[in-house]
Amino acid sequence: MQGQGRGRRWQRRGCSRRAVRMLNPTLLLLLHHGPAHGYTLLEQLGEFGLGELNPSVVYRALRDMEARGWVTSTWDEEQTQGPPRRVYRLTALGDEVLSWWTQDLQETQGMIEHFMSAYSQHMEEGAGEHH
Amino acid sequence: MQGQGRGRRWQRRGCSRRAVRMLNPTLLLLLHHGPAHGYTLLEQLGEFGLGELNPSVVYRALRDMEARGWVTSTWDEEQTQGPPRRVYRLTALGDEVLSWWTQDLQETQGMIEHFMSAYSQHMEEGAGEHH
DNA sequence: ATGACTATTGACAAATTGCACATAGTGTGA
DNA sequence: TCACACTATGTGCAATTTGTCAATAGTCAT
Repeated sequence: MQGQGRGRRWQRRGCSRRAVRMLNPTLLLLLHHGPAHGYTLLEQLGEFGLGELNPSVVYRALRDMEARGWVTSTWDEEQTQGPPRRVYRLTALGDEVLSWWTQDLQETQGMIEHFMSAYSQHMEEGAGEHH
Repeated sequence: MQGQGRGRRWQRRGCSRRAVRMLNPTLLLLLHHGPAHGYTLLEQLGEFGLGELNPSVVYRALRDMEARGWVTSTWDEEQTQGPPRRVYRLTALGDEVLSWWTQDLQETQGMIEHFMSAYSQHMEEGAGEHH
């Protein structure tokens, strides 16, 4: 007798959803630095506030990016402790996409700033003539 | 023979997805200013970069927020040109949620800043030793 | 050969989003 | 009074996205 299908969850998962939005641009950025294994990238994500992401999500993102031609992958010859690893490399297209994402994030930043300034303005003015 | 189910679309819909993320906080912010009709809110969203949203999406968001107790609605008595309109009002809970969202957006802003500084650092340093 | 750790993948349920259409009242001109 | 346009809101469903859990697979130490 109350919003069931939708809502409730996404207050809990809000952070995660934000993380997923940041995931692709961040992976591209890391790969812009140089080729890397999925597992390595997975560890580096922590710095960007994207720890806590389920590995499946990250590997899936990488494969999806490959399907779109933003990155390519090959199996690493050197063998380490464990099964073979993929090495991902940024493509020229991926490079373009990265700058596209950067612009997109800048726009987002602008929207948030607009929101924030409206918010603090409300707070300064009468804080309580509503509801 | 290529990422079908996933991807392709969300490059097109990226903006829209961002808009949907901003929708709830923005509606709460607008209602923080004072009670309003869905239709009115719909028009005000343009200022926040949320024009182009399908009305259904906005009305749905309002009803969802009501189901969670963030807002309440009553039918407006005054009759205008058209069917009766709902007036939405922020609740005390909605007020709390608004400040929660504000914090969340601030965190997001922090993440974007981190991303941006890493990006411009890469650009300054050697811009081409990769791929 | 058992267990622990490194790596990557698959499959499916649950949640979200887009979109097209449905409903409804009011005013206007023919 | 019928058709039409405009104001408001709501429903339903397909398509997409996300979360989760388990599967596969190799290496190393006991």
